[in-house]
Amino acid sequence: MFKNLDPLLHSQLRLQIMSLLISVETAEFTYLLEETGATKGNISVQITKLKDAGYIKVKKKFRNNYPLTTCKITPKGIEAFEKYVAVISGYINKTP
Amino acid sequence: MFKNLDPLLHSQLRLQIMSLLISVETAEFTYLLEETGATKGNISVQITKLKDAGYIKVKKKFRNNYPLTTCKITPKGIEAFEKYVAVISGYINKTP
DNA sequence: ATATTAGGTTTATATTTTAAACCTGTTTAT
DNA sequence: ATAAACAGGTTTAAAATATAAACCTAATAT
Repeated sequence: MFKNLDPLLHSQLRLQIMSLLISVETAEFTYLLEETGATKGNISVQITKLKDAGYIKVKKKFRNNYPLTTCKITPKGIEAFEKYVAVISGYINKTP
Repeated sequence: MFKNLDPLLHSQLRLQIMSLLISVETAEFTYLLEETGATKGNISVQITKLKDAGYIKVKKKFRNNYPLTTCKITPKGIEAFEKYVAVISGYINKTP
């Protein structure tokens, strides 16, 4: 029987964001924008969801007078991501 | 930049079904029911979608007076599944 | 002064997922 | 022989998601 895929991570854009954050450790909004190619609105929504889940920490400040949002994955987020990887591996490595 | 995940396969239940079909080669409706733990309605809908996409072939006959639906993955389905695996690997193997 | 750009957020729409209700026929119990 | 329960599904309707369009605030450029 298959284990459930964390619905928060089983989303193309949120998975992309988490994938970026897990290797980069801290990323600005515009970096996520460039790397994912998604729209600002979409990214904004997904960041909020990941933050609400405690998977990432979001910091808002100003740089050169402009707003600046930076994201950092949390231990909980790392754990969730690793678990997701383990679970989905059970779906896609069925040809041993 | 991330490649897009085939939306037809980026669905927990459809991915489960395809994962089963790729190793089993032919499966009955009730087998999918047991292995996935999903409801009949949900499975019925997803089978139809996979069939409409040409990812699986569906055969309906009778066995012991009862209707019997069997599914078989197509070459196109195998290709799509393998591509999905390759693409999502780019999401989850970012720690090389 | 006005237009454009930076950096986002909110709102609305479109799509999906999911399960409840339903359907057709069969077997079992009464 | 009739009713109740079961096999094997399909249709539907509600709920949840994803996505982009529109919007906002303030800063810079013309």
